[in-house]
Amino acid sequence: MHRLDESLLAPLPPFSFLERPQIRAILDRATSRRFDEGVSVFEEGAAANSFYLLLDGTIRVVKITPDGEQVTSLHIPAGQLFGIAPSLGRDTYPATAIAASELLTLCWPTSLWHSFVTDYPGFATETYKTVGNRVAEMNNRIVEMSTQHVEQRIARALLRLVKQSGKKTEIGIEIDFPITRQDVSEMTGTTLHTVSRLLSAWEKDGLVNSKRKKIIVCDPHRLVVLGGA
Amino acid sequence: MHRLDESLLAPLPPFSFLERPQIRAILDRATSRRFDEGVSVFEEGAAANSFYLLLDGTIRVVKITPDGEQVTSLHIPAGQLFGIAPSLGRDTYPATAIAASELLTLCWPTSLWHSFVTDYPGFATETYKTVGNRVAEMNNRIVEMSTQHVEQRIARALLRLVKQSGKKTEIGIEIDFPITRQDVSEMTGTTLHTVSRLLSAWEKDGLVNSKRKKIIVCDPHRLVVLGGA
DNA sequence: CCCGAACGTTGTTCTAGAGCAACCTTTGGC
DNA sequence: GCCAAAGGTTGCTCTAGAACAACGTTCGGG
Repeated sequence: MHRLDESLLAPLPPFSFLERPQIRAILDRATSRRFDEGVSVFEEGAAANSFYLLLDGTIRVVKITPDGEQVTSLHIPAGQLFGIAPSLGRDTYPATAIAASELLTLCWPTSLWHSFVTDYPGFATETYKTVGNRVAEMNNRIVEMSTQHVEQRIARALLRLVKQSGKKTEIGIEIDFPITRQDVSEMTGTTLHTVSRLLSAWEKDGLVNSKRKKIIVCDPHRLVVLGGA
Repeated sequence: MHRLDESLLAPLPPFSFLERPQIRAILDRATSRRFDEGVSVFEEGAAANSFYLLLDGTIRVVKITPDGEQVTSLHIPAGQLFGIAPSLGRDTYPATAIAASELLTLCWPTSLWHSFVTDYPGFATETYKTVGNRVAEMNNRIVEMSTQHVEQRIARALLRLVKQSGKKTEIGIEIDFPITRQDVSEMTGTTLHTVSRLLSAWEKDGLVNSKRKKIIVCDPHRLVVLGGA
């Protein structure tokens, strides 16, 4: 394992208040791990032995129902902590984390959580801000699912992804990881058929441009309107 | 304001690790407040100036959409903290808290939050466990809304309420606060009409017994089956 | 005791979107 | 270069449940 550079962590919120030696200490206790696309980092219900920092790639957080259906709760972009069950007093992961693209992560044993929180100023508060944002996002999901139609939910889902993991291209903003119709349907509680139809319609209208496993949003503004101003 | 007794707080999770003098200190800094049914304790988006402990009654946590629709995210039973926005680094309440019944609360200025966390062992961890449970509940809501039919969602919603705020009676377990069809529909993302129809049907089947603003679950087991084993 | 508002019921209509089905397209492994 | 698997499209049917509507019932305040 080669030595990681401090500049990797220094700009990230949970570590932004720390001095170089502290970051060094954190890095020295980290294990670096790679995951292939589609592989799961941990499974719902498993003992929460580690927590992670996502260095590169995107995580899809899913729940699997007793009858095998998948529901995507959240996407986590690079630069954020994940698998931080201990922060909410859980000793087991509440959901499964799947690599939406190839991943690069750092990983610490959960036993270190407590010392991170006490030893490193700002770590706890910044981490809880992240948790707060995720909770807020989940809350929005609930409101959307209760009040909005499929078209609006899908529009918003795409906008959220674009905002979080968008990459500028000439023709629009591209979602920066492979994503299928099925994936979108699992984010919005619909079927891949409905997503496919909508995306086709939007493509005809020049709103989006999508290929196999790729979605580019060309006209975010009109999509916002569709999502319900 | 009359002096509150330490035994009020001692058994509650966030305070269960504390000595009497510490609890005394906490109580001495608390303000006790009453709220009538239907009144809101705080509103979404307002500055989070206080955090609360619910001594008696039930809180309905709602979000209101731009076009005036209400969505209930959560119910909070007596004995729990609420309005704890600061725990997730927010300076504004993420939702509105409405008194589902007459309420009795204790209330502290948010400025004390930090000292509670640092001065009182177990306070932080126990509080975050509560947050964790609420997040888990929200997660379940999302999964339910994505995969289950209205009948199952309503069945589960009732079971959740009964588990959380149930009071035994001769004919079954009663939900311990006034609750209308409309309320149930706002919890499940449906209409009061659909809820009314279902409740009528269930009543005929002897599953529930409901009057105006009252719901008694007579056969929880069969309701579990309906909710999807 | 009366009246109006809040709450609840029930019937009918209508449609969004699921379900089913068939087929096309891309891709990567051998 | 072929072919099987994964992903995507599109048409048709059918139904859960929303929307609309009209009418009961309970309750609390003056």
